[in-house]
Formats: sequence, structure tokens, C-alpha cells
Amino acid sequence: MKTKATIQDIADRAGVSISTVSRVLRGSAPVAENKRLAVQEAIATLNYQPNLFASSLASGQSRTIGILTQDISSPVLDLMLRSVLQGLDQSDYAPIIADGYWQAQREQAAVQLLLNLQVDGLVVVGGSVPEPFLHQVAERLPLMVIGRNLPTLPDHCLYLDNFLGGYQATRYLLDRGHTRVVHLTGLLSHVDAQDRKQGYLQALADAGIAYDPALVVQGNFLEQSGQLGMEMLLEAGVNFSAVFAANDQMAFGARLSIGTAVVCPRMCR
Amino acid sequence: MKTKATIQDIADRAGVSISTVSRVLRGSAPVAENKRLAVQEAIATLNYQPNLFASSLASGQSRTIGILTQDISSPVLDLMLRSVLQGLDQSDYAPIIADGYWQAQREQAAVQLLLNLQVDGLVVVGGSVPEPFLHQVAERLPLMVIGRNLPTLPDHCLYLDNFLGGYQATRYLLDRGHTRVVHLTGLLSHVDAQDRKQGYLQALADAGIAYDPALVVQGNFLEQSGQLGMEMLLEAGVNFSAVFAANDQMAFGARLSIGTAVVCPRMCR
DNA sequence: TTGTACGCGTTATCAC
DNA sequence: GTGATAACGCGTACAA
Repeated sequence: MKTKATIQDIADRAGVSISTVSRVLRGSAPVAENKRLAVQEAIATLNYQPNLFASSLASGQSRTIGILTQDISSPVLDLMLRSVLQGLDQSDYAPIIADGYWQAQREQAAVQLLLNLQVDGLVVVGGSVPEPFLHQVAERLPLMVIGRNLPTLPDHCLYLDNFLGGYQATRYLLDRGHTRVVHLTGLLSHVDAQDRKQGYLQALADAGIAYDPALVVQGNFLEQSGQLGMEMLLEAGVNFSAVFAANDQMAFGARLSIGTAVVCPRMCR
Repeated sequence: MKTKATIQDIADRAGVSISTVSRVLRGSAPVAENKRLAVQEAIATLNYQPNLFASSLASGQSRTIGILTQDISSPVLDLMLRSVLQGLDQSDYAPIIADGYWQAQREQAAVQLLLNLQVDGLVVVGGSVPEPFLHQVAERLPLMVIGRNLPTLPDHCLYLDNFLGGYQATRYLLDRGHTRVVHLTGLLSHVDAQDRKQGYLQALADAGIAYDPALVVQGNFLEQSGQLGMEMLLEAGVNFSAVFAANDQMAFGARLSIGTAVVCPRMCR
């Protein structure tokens, strides 16, 4: 194919220098009206697309911001991602997404790629990149971490209080009179899951209710584990009247098992 | 912060020229063992990261491939995306993701960004970018479209036969003796949803079963619409014994309503 | 095998 | 206002 048009091509066609073209492109300095029009005409007819690489190389700015995401099938993370993208709509920064799929190694490579792409800023949604690594990143460019709490980078985190969430959810159920509340935990190797469980335990303690290990079933944040956990409880004939699932997906799964198995008599709703 | 190390820095530290450094970096030509080691040492200690922009600008290759995705909360699309990423693991191409969120305009901008990023190839997962536009893309670089059928670009599509899927699903239920099969449709403005519905209709016709509009409920591919659709049917007292939902999410939703509403007597499983 | 020098497409700093 | 021209960091003939 014909090689794409360069800034020189449109400079020629408009009868000006490349400097002028660059100026109308970036609006970095005033340009005579007639020349500006000529340039814009040339840009349009030649369908000129400035080479981001060359531009970034010269300016040191890429006008892009990098986003590190995780396995977006999670509704919450997806919502976060969507919000970030929406926020970027207003700006003239383009979002570049890289996915870590919850694997630290892969995440690190993804971040490295984004850095090599010279993103002007980085948004990390969830994930498990080592904190020290993020620390290094933070001192090189603007960094924002969503859904994670980094003790050494408090100002860079948009944090969800998992402990409080677990506490309030459990408390809510206790307040409605339930005394035997099941907790389907998330992946306990994940700090979020631990915190939510701690919240659950604390709520029980505050209510003066003894902790019964039989009511806590380990899951992994996915639908299946929620369903499986419920079925185990029901089959085992464990007595309970309410369930606090670690996340929406597990709640969905748990909800499913109610249809197939014998419904726990005192289960409300 | 100190500016990142350049190829010159490590050339100095290793006592060689930048050409040699480039050579060991790209393996484009043999290099003396001792020099190679010196270079590698320098790279390691200086934590050198080649500037992708400069590299691509000079070579015309970016060693990246672009991926256009849609609202990944869809399990199927997510699976596709995951597969693509996995395939790329083996290669030394890095994936750059851009999201279109099912909005043609946004998608086009996303593709444009990827093109400006000089991706060496493009994978489009679903989406609604105009076909002519993709046609232009296809003649500029390798293109692959997943989950969509472009008549003019058959060789570039990994296509799911929605009609056949709808047909077989319905046929499966009919073969098991069901005669009143509900269809919860997807978003009917979407061609996939239309095709699946056509498959449903064709299967009915082939089985000599009259089409009953009361058995078809419109949805939008999301969980809620599946649940809502089922509840409407149950409340209306419509008689049926099986359900064909347009996708997994709607089936999930439908499944949920069974727990809360009166279970349809002849509903199996 | 290795180094020199030029080019990639833009931006930015100058003089004019 | 406008146009040369030097970076930007790296790949790569070409020469040695």
C-alpha cells in the first residue's frame, strides 16, 4: 500500500513548512487564518494521522494513560473499569488497557508494557502487583490504584473498606434477628477476602454470638464456589437462616443452589 | 527522577557501540561472547528498558497486536479475550487492549488509537464497527474478527453460527418431548439475537409445531431481562415446559426466578 | 565481528 | 507569524 501521509506531505500540499503544520495540529502557537485552512484541508483530503510514536518520542508525552485490569468478568471490576474509561472521555487522553488476569507475573509484564508505551499516567484496578514495584512506578508518573489499599501509598488509593463491608453486611443480618449466619468466603489468599471475613467475625463478636466454624465455607469469588458451598451446607443439614456471600458472583451461585436443593425452612425471602 | 537509561548509556558501560547493544538486544547478528555478556550485565544493572517508541519508529514494527473488545462482563466475550491473550503468551507480541463498549463511535476511536500505536495486527472481538471500515483496516495489516460474520471478509472471521445454535438448542428440547418451548431472546437489534431467534423458529417449523408468540419474550442479553422474562411468563400463567435463553446470562437470570416464583409444574430439572 | 552515520516522523528552539 | 534545524532513542546499511 501507499505509505501513510506524513507531516511533510501535508506541509507540501498546503504550501507551508512542517513547523506550521505542527502548530495548527497542536495549537501551540497562532497561525495565519488562510494557512490554517490550507493545512486543515490537506489533513482532511490526505486523511492524515499523526504518528503517535514520533510525536511521543519528540515530546515525551504520549497523551495516553494506561489501565491495568483483571479478569473483567467480575461485575465490580468491570464497573470500575467502565467508570475510568468514562472519565477519560472528557479528556483528550486515550486509554490503553492491559490485562493481568490476577497473575502477579503477568501483571508486572503488563505494567512494564504500559510504561514502555510511555503512558502519561497509570490506573491499576485491583490486582496483585507487589507494592514495592508500584512504589517505583508512583515516583515516575501519576499513579492511581482502585480497590486496593497500599499502606505506603495511601494517597494513591481509592480504597474499599472490606472489613467494614463484611461487618455491615453481617450486622444487617444480625439486626434482622438472624443468629446463625453463614459466610461464604472469597479466596482467602486474597486480602480482600480475609478482611471481609474479619468483618464478619467482628460483627458476630460485637453481637455476643459465638463463632461457629461450621457456618463458614471457603470459596474463591466465583459463582460455582457459591453454589457448591451452599449445597454442601444443605446436604450436611447445617442449621442457618441467612447467608453473607463474599461477593455478588458467589451470592448468585448460592442463590442457584436453592432452586435445586431442599430449601432451608427458615431461609427468608 | 533520573532520566531512564538509553541504549547509549549501556553501550558506554559495556564499552561497546550502540550497534552492538542493539544486536544483542534483537539478536539480529552474532556478537562476541565477552561483549554480549558485558552488555547483558549493563542492561541488568541499569535496569534498561528499551524505548518502544523509538524502536518502533526506527523499525516500523511495534511487536504489539491490538485487541478491540466489548464490555467484557459477557462471559463468552471474556472467554474469547482470555483465549486471545493466552495465545499471545507464546509469541513475543504484547497485547494492547482497547474497549469499545458496544458503541460504534467509541469503537472506531479505539481502533484508530490502536492503528496509531502501530500495532502489527488487530483482533476484533465482537463489536459493531462498520464493515467498510474494517475492510480498510484489513488491507493495511493482519486482521482477525471473532464472533462476527463479515460477508466481504470471510477469511478474516472466526464465526459463530447463531442460527444453527438457536436451531440446535430448540431442536434438543423438542427431541426430548417438549412442545411448548419458551424463547427468551437477546437484544433484537443485534444480529446475533435475530439469528438465534430464526433458528428457534426454524426448528419449530421443521418439527411441525405452530409458532406461538406468547412463548417468545424479548430480553437484552443481561441477567435481569432473563429473570424478568420468566417472571412475566409465570405470572401470566403461560403454559410451557422448557426454556431456550439467548445466552448464559439470561439463562442465569431465568434460573433465578424459579426460586422466588411458583415453579411451573411441568418444568423439568 | 564491530563501529559510524543516517533516517524514522514530530516537537521545540531558535533566528528571521 | 514563519521556517530551518537540532534533538528524541533506536535500527541498520555501510564501511572497516
